[in-house]
Amino acid sequence: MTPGATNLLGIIADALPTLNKSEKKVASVILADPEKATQSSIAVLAVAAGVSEPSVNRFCKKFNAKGFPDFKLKLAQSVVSGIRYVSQNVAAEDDVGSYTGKIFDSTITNLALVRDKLCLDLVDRVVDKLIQARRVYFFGLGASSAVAKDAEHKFFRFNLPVSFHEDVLMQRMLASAGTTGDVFFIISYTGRTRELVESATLARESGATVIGLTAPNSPLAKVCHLAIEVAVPENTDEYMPMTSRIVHLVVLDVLATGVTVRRGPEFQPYLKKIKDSLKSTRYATDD
Amino acid sequence: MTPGATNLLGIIADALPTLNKSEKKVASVILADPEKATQSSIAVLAVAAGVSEPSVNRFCKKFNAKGFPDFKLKLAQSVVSGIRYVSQNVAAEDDVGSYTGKIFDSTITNLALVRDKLCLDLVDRVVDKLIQARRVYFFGLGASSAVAKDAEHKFFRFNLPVSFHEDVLMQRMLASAGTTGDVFFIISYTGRTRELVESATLARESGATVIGLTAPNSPLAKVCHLAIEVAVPENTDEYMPMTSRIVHLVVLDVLATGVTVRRGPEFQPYLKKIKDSLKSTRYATDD
DNA sequence: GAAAATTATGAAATAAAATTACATTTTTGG
DNA sequence: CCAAAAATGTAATTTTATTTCATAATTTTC
Repeated sequence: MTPGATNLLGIIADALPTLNKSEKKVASVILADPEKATQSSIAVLAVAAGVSEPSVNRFCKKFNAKGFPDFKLKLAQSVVSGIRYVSQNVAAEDDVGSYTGKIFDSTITNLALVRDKLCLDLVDRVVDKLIQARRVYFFGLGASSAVAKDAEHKFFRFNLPVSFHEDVLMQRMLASAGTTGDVFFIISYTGRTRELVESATLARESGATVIGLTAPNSPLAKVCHLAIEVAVPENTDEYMPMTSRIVHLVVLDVLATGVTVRRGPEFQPYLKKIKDSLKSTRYATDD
Repeated sequence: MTPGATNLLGIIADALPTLNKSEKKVASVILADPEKATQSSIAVLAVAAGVSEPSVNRFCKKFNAKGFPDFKLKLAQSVVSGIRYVSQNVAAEDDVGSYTGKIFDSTITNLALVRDKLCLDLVDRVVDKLIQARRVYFFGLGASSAVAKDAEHKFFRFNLPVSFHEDVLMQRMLASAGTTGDVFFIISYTGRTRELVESATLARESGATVIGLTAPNSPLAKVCHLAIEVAVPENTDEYMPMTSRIVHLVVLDVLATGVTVRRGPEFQPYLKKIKDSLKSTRYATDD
């Protein structure tokens, strides 16, 4: 898992290559079924791994635990956080349970990955730009079009002057007409969609601020003033859906939250007003 | 903590009035500093509570633990989720790092929660319906509109006859005109949006199959033939964006994958064709 | 309101689990 | 191939948890 992972399972997975023979045995038994490991005694675990009890004990101390019980405690907490490190690709012979688990797990894993890697300073700067913007345009195509649409909805609720465009011609026209104070927020998983890169370039030339949510070192990232670069491993497998969309949505959640937090509490009444306006469209709750 | 809490700390807090003298002592010591309790031995905890060791042990067994170590394990897990739960909401004084972490963590936690609760049998049945459908309509409004749009995009890639509608009038017309073989897939976080519930009712009356992705026991869920009920805790806090969207998207990923897996490998060439058709719109990769 | 029954609690013994000290084996580098 | 270092295991020790049983507190019943 990610280098610098904060959770024990991730740390163990990271350290795997640096461990010696018996430690590797212990690690793989734990990684294979962390939950079971938390419920085993040191003796049981030692037998399962085919090593002696002191080896297990030494293993625990290596990972900054006071001893085996303390290690189990930390492991149990790590298990709770929901991250399982054994996600593989979906296979043709998978049953419902398998592919459901795999998809959830890989989504969760990727989120955890990005959480640990996201540049906070950059988030802060993007939030700055969004707050100062006279107007924000969200552009996306294909799968990212739904992401951009979601962003529009969310930021509108947070009372930012936003709009969303999935029409390539509209995107070009708006980009060309951009001025200082306009922010173009361009979302693309690959960062290689020609139309979007061109719109970004136009927007930049017209003096607007261009922000990208995209792949590291992609053509799009290079054109942007600020690029939030999200590296989600490519899907080697045709079955596996793109988790990048999800990660992008969560990053946008973070940005929206950043905007709201920065604005402070005097902004709260506005949010309530929007929420209340939706009430009449709903059936009352039972209780 | 809420009554009926699933987490150990909540359960203990709930049970407090029903406990006898020494059990109360133990409970209050644990509740006062759960984290410390997880790191204490039974002897230390007994002294801290002013009771004997067997009393502590009995206390643990009362809460469905095998013994003291097992209890500590569960407590440790409860502390993690509890702390997350308590500090989950974004506060006005949070800095970038805090709110970023909180949003990622709560998203991850909710995904893990739903992963473990999702009814696999239901997923299987919904996949069945989707495969057999003559036509699938995705309906959503507000935040769920972007989710429905994403679903259209994804299922279209998987060559299902799908369309997405966010126009209430279109939704009503299509629902009224539905026939056997049509599937109406209606997405709503609350399950209480009047327009969607009405469309669902119309669709059902016209003989089509109605599938919902929504809240448990909501009006919408009741109208549907099949309802995938996703319980994501309400955000009490105005700052926090809805994680339900994310969970819905992942559930739709699961369904799309189910459809593809069920169709088997002879369907693969089609997926490749779609993928290839997008190539010419992109800049070549560097490597 | 006192005796019996029930329940709660703790002391001590027992059992289980984890840790340590040290011996043996394996690996590494000359 | 040998010596030094590292890794691993055996067995003793220590720590920790659990059970048993006796005692104390509480409740119930007449």
